[in-house]
Parts: sequence; C-alpha cells; structure tokens
Amino acid sequence: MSKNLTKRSEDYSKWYNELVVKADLAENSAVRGCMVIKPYGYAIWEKMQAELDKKFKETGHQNAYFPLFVPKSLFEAEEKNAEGFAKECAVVTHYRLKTDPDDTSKLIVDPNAKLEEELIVRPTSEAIIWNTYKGWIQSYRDLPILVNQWANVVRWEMRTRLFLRTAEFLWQEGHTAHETRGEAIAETEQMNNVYADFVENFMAIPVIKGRKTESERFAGAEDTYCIEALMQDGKALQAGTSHFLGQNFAKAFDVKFTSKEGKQDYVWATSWGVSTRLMGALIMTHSDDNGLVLPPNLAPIQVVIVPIYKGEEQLAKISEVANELVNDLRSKGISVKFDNRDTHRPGAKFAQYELQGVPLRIAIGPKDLEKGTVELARRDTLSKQFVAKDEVVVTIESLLKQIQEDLHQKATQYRDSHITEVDTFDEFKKVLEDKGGFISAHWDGTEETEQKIKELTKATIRCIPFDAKQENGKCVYTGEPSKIRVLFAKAY
RNA sequence: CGGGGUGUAGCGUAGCCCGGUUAUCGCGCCGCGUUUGGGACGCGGAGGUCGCAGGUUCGAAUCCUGCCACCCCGACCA
Repeated sequence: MSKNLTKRSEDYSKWYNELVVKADLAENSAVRGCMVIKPYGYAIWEKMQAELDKKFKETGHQNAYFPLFVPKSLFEAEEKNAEGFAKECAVVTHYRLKTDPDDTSKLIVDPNAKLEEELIVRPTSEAIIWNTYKGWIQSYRDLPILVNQWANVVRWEMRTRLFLRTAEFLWQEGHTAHETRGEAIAETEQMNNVYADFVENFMAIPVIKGRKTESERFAGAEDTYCIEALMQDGKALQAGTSHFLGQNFAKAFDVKFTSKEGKQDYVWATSWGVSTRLMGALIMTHSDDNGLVLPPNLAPIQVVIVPIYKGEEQLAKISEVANELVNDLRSKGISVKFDNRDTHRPGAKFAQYELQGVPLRIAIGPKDLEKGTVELARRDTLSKQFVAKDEVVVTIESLLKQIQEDLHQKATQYRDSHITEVDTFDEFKKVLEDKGGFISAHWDGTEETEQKIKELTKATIRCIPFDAKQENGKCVYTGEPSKIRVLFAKAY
C-alpha cells in the first residue's frame, strides 16, 4: 500500500479496497456486487445495531419483520416509488429447478414452475409494509404505528462498491403511520436527529442536517431529510435519510382511519433508514495509511495487551500482570484482549492491531516488570507513554473518552475547513477541482440549474442545511436571486 | 449499456510483442532450529485446469477466433 493515498482521490478506491480487505472487515463474495462481512467487521455492525436499537426503543418504536418478497402488483401501487426503483430490482420468476436432460450434472430452471405473478426482492419495504398496515388500521385509536425492521435489501446497481453501494446490504428501515400531518413531520425530524446524534456521538463522524432538493428526494416522499458527511478525499456521503411520505402510500394502499370526529381520512406516513454504508463512512472518515482507526464506542476490542518476552518463564510472569489487568478492565466494562500467541512476534501484532483500529495497546515486557509500568499506545495519534501499573485502569478509562472526543473533533475540523463559500461559477469549479469538500453557494431553486451544474461539474446539491445562512444573493450559475445558500459536493 | 484495462499458486507478479527443457520471483503456508521492546532469520518443503472453449502448429501461458469474469471511467444510486 503506497503512502498518503488518503489524500489522493484517484487512488482512493484502491486504498479503500485494500484497507477494507486487509483490515479484515469484508471481502467481495462470489455473488456479483455482494459482500461477505467478516466476523470483525460484523462485530462493529452489531455495536452500531445495539446503539441504534436502544435509541429507537427510547423513542417508542418496536421491531417487526416483513417478507423479503414483494408481489409486483403491490410494488407498482405507489407510482413514483415503483418508478424510482424499477431499474434496480431483482425479480423472482420461477420457484423450481430440475436436472438438465442434456447434462445430468447440471440444473436448469423448470419452465413449468413459472410464477403467476413475479416477486420483487425488496429494494425497500414501503409497499409490503403499507399493504400490511392496511389491515392494522381502522381507528385513530390504532395510531400511531411506530415500527422498525432490521433487514437486508437488494438493489441491482450497475456499479457497486464495497460497503458504499453493494447489491445486497443490511439496514434498518422505520415505517410509521400517524393521525396528522404535523405528527408525521415531527417524527421525520425526530428520527433525522436520532441519526445525527448517533453518527456524531457514537461514530465520531460530524454530519450536516438538512433537506434534499426535489430531484434528490426519495421516490414517493414529500420531503426527505438527511445527514451528510464528508470523507477524507473531499467527497460527500449521504449517511442517513428520514422521509416524510405525506399520504402518498396511504392513498396508494387505501389505508384510512376514522377520526375522533367520525370522519374518514388517509393516514400520514414516514420512513427512515441507515445501512451498512455507515461502516464505509466510518472507515473513510477516520482511517489512515496504517489502517482503521475506530472510535472506542464502536471498537469490538478497545484495549489489546501484547506481551514481550523471552522464554516461557518470562511469559508466565508477564501473563500474571496481564491477566490481572484484563480482569480489572473488564470489571469496568472495557473490552480487552490479551494476545499471548507464541506464533507471532510483537512487531507483527502491533501492526495487526493498528490495521484493525484497536484504540489502545498495552505492551508489557521485562523492563516493565522491573519498573512496575506498562507501555500504553494510542492508535489515533500513534503516541506512546509509560504508565505505572496501578494507574493503568484509570488512565485507560479517561483515554478512551478522550480518543472518542478527539476523533470527532479532528473530523469536525477537517469538515469545517472544507466548507467553502463561493459566489461565482469559476470559483465554484476551481474550489471543487482543487480543494473538494462542500461548497456553500446560492442557487436559484430550479431543477434545471441543479441539473446543469451537475452536468458541468459532477457536483450535486447534497442538502439545504437546516441552519443555512439566510441572506440575499445571486444564483452561482444563473445569477437569479436567491435567499439561502445550499451545499454542493461531489458525492459517493 | 458505452469507453478503457486486466485475467498465470491464497495474495501480488515475471514471461506474451519474437511459440521450444521441469512456468519466474516476492509475500503467505507447512517442518526443524535459532529468535521475541515495531511487520525475525537460516535450512528444507508443499502448492499451478497459465480465465473458459475452439483453432493454427511437431510443439501454445505465448499466435488466431469466440465467450466469460473482474477492475477503472460514464449514466444510475443509500
């Protein structure tokens, strides 16, 4: 792996693939565009799941599960949603194979086993879920429905990329039904905030909250809120979305309820989701050329202990100290691994745990036994210090918090220094080319201008930030009047 | 689907233009020994449908034809 690839976007994907594979998180599978998530990578995903799930429950949601297959007739019911996803659907047409009469070692699709109606492998579950909700909702007393599903979905993308855009990916999708428009909008906002809070505080990735323009909006939504992050190569990544669906799906699936006043009305809906793409964000935000850098909150192993020894006798003495430390740290809820493998030398272990992003590493050798110390190394700064044995646990507790904060701060600094205000189109192109990152510029609010800028520069409007500066200005492309700056960027 | 590129051991590769012994080298893997404070060293060893199918030839990794897969760029997308 060549040096400083993180700063060279043209090589970024190579670096990224190498890093991910080397870091033992995932590999491409034999299935086109799909990935095998390895145990270490999956452990990170499980930590993310657990924290998100906790937040969902705290906000009153429950988990449920719906079918993988969506009958085509249901899928096409909400027109815009169907149209938006039609080009990337895997479709089940048959339900049986049989032995090939020309070659008995082979199987062929049994032409007699053709399905009456094709089944779509869900690219998202609005259709199947709203068809189900129809049977659950009659009265305002049945509302709200606040349900989340942990699932896999399939989107047959033309081009795939590990973690960021795989053909199959894992995610959670919340689907809620409400009595009023206002309540649904409040839910949309709430969940966007839940995502922002999780990504910022748990993953240490700074995000910008905002809403999508019409052209970037979820197919079938009235409004899409999002959180946008910035990767180290200057490209933006949509990290999560929360959609206000209005009454679109209720109308498409005829989901009505009787209000307190005895009137019939369509229910109001939201949906929201984050996916394994967040793991891509994690890698591309914090990693360096030595491998992953994991925020302590997400690290499957927070502390690793590496013994340095000659002979079994010395190992035994070091193990005594190490095991005591393991117990002390575990009792504080810190996950720790004592790597006493005799098959690898210390240097190799150091390199391995750096690659895996383990936040803190303790080395204990004969010198430490003499002095009653250990060597403590930080993954994020690569700095080392000697710590007295009886201060180790306290030091580690505070360092883990410190690293979590520092990572967030470092990423925030990078992000903030890559938001550039621009007032002319020449400047726009120059900044995009030379510096990258977000460009804060005025836009006349039309889809044509947005489209034109995309054609000319490949940059899209990532979002209209909720905290965008309100000021009078002129569209960076057409010069038409504008009252607000929006954020442009090249995106993944 | 358009444009470009690549397929040789688990990974990375040389050889191909100009056909000719047993297909090169590094990493990794296995065994023995010495090692262990930043990716150890020595000796020995295992591992190959040269992407697939045809063709040309006395002889094909190498030349020809067809196909397949993957990567990068574009359109699409969380």
